[in-house]
Amino acid sequence: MGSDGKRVTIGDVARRAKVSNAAVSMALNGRPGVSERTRRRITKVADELGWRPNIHARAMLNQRSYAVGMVVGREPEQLATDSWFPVHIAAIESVLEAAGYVLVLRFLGRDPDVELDAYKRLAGEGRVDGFVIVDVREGDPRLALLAELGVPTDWGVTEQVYGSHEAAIADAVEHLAGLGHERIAFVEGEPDFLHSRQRLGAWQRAMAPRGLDATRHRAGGFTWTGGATATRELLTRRSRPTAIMFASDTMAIAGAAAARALGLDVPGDVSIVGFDDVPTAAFHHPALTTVHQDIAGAARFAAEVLVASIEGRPAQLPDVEPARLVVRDSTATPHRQSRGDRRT
Amino acid sequence: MGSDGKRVTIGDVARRAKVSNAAVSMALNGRPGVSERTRRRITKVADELGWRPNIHARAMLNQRSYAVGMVVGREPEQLATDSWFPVHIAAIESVLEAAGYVLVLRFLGRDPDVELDAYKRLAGEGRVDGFVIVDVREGDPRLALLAELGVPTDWGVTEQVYGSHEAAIADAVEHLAGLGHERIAFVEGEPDFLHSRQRLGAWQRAMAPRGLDATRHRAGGFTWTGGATATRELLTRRSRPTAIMFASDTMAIAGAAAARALGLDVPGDVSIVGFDDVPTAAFHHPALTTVHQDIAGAARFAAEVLVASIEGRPAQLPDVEPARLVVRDSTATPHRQSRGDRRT
DNA sequence: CTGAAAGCGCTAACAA
DNA sequence: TTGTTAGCGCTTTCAG
Repeated sequence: MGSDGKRVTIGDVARRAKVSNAAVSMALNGRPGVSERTRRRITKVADELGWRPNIHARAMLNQRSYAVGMVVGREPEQLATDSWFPVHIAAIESVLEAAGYVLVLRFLGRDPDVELDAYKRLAGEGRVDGFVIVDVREGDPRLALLAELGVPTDWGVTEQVYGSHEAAIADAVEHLAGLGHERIAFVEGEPDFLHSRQRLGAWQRAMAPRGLDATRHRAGGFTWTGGATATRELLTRRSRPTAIMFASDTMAIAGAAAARALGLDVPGDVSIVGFDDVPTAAFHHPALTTVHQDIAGAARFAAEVLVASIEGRPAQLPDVEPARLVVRDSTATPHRQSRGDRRT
Repeated sequence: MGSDGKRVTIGDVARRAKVSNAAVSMALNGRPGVSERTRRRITKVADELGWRPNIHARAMLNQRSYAVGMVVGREPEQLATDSWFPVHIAAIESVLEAAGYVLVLRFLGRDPDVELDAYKRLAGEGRVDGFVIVDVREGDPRLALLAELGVPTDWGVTEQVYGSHEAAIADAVEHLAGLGHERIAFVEGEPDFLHSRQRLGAWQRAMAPRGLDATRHRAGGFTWTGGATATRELLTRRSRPTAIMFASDTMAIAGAAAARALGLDVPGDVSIVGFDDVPTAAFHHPALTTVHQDIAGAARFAAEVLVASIEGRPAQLPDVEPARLVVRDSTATPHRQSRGDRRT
């Protein structure tokens, strides 16, 4: 059957079906110009031969490659401990797949020049029709570049979708304050990343009006070790916080481990609040109180905006769950706060 | 500068430099036929205009798309808790990047028909020149398909590289036996996956010659919950194992948590051995004894084999560290084995 | 309803 | 050394 190594072209199908190339093209693209009978015959022959339209020929004609690029400028370690990435990609893919696009992935370190060059190449070679943007930074140089290149992106969409984070983070502060916590700290991720700043900002904006001190914060870089280090620093200061909120579950879980290593009980001595609600959050001990966010939904939203923008049609926006606080067992009344320092 | 939305073609460069299209092509591809002086002029003009060769035009000529496909047929959850994926991709990418290829990623669920169709499409459309294979299964239908399609792959390379797992797993069994363990269980991953079978097989082959019973094993599906469930089942049997080996760190960490939830101490009541040595393995409490494997090295190896095969040149094989047992704190002498069952 | 021809951007052969 | 031409596979005119 079909292709034993050699490429099947439209000419092969035409010859076998005894029609012209144009007839095959029309028949298989569902345009008028061929009778229903011949269309069926052509379709049958094409199937037998296993013919598929060559994407490059099509791309040259339509000036479109039916591919979307994603350039990831994080170190692999930063992704390795973060379950956001596969969920995000899988969701993006489901939208692209349905729309007939593929994902071209480029993975590089954190060198901004290399990163910008990757965008230029992918777009300049005509390899992709648009970009999915991740990890938007403060004053991000990609914004200007992509605007200049005139390539569609989902720029700003994520921020828009993640608007509900503000309220959920305020809920978390409210939850802790309601339990009686007064010294609440925050471990942010990567200060450069806009979404990290937003979470820190949301925390600060929630703390101030309640008369709570919003100066206890540290950067944890969204990594396991960064989260543990930041936690250790916060917990060994003179006026130790009784609760710590984190900009990611990864850091929160590492932080809980770090607290226990200092001889502190979670949540007895220190309450922990994560962010993301990763699949394992509920299974850790104690089960993690965290902010659930709809990563897949947000990714589908972004992908749909991008594809619609490429095709110049209105977007069919999918629902995205707003972020919400999920209270589990890692937060409690700070009943041991009067104790000296170590337990055991 | 350069491209303000419009596409720059070779003709634009030729016109501006007052030479023919062919001259530009020769100049920029470093072939003879143009004087050094005009070559420099052409290069300068091309840079000014921001010209890049259109990949599709090039692809049609060379019958090559300079892209490699990777079809992932796992559920996102299975990847979300597994840090193997980003490390693998990042390493593949580094090799492809250097060779001038890009990665086309397709992410689907576990429907074999959908999966095979994805390969057919990607190859049939000429979208990719070869495939990176992941998660080879017993009697994998992709083998026949890809052979028939005649598309280069890295089939079998991973198994070859991972050959050293056998010895490392034997070392782990030896380590446990040396500590005095006699009832050693194994939690495998996905029985379908060849690499999962290999690990189980290696364990069985290591147990038998030492006169140890190799019937205590369960499938954990490489997931957090699967690992926890399998562990619970093993630990609530009448003759409870004093040590459990896992086919992945994810399952091992979940298993340790499950053991603690049953009131058992790790490693006091049960020793735990993981597999992978994920970045967080050392930071868990207790730090995980595990088999370290060089995921990035193996991925680079596979990518290089694939690219060399596409280009019909001998491969420049990179070094791959053999797998090795890393002893940390989750394994110990089974000193509490005489105790009844629960601790307080 | 069907066939022939042009052209997307590029490169490899030519001829000048 | 340079310019011209053909053609990769496909779709879209325009004649037939």
